[in-house]
Amino acid sequence: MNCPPTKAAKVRPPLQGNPRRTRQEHSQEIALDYVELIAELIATTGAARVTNLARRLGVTHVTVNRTIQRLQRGGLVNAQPYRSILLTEAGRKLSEESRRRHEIVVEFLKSLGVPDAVAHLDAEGMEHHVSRKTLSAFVKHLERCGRHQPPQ
Amino acid sequence: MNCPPTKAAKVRPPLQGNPRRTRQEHSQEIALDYVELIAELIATTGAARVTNLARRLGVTHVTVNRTIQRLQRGGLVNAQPYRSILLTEAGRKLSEESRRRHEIVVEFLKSLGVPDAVAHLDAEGMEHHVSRKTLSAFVKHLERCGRHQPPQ
DNA sequence: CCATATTTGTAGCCTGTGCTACATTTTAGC
DNA sequence: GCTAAAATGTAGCACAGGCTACAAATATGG
Ligand SMILES: [Mn+2]
Ligand SMILES: [Mn+2]
Ligand SMILES: [Mn+2]
Ligand SMILES: [Mn+2]
Repeated sequence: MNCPPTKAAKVRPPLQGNPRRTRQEHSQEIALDYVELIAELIATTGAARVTNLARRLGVTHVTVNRTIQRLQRGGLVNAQPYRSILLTEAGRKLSEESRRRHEIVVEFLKSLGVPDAVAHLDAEGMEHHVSRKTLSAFVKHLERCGRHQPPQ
Repeated sequence: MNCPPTKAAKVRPPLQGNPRRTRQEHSQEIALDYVELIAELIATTGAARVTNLARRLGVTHVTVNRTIQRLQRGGLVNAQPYRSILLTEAGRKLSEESRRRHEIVVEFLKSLGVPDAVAHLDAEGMEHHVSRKTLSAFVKHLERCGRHQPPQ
């Protein structure tokens, strides 16, 4: 017992809540894209398989596996080996918020005259940085312009 | 000579252009924030010191150091130990593009009625996902609304 | 049913972004 | 000029997100 710390492990306070800032934000962006896509795959094809996710996300199935493990630790998905991935209640909720935000951003960009393809591409990234207030400004603008009923 | 590969190093083709997709994008976002801030610090205070960057970015000076090393490898900055960080020509160019994009996004959000503080926060993230086409749609909208002359 | 194709899982590597601890260099004050 | 404070650098750790190679399980076609 009483293993001597291997040198640099010193004191190291418990790292209160993950690395901060950008790193965490980026990790969260990826989580949202996953739950959103899982929900979509389940809705349209009945199942969310690792291979499908990988193809759609443009990464290998290995990357998907590791991310799914992380999402499971975070309580967003429920996965068993060789089975379709399921969303937890929290995951479902998050996916719906994400989807709504995503659609609003896309419609908003289109209403500005941005071509559809570009709107979809840009929305994929922008959606993660649009706060509640900005989102409602987008909705208000859509209403003013009478373009497409804002989703929800 | 002829060191035997340590086991898993096998063939490993040269990995054509870095890990792909999101990871790279995120890394690029951070690079843009750095060059933008370096330019701003030089413009307003005459120098970009590690400690200033750290404070402004909300990270430790260690993180800043490592990132600066990466930017130097990438040819965006020119840094010598214990000296203010300088931008290369490429870095300056990039910082100007970033700054312009940043300002347009902020003005655009404000023109929608988003409160200043929120506009700045959201722009900090959104700016990295606004394509050329979307940016010009923002500019066009600003012109239509006659709000502030669009930067540049 | 069984052989083969496909899908999924796992081991182990790299890089980037974060950190603490500690060493070194510069800068400021006296 | 010299000491103390501040700034900068470095070692080494954690973890997320990439990957290739290979192993195991599941699906599919005959
Ligand atoms: Mn997205
Ligand atoms: Mn982003
Ligand atoms: Mn930014
Ligand atoms: Mn910016």
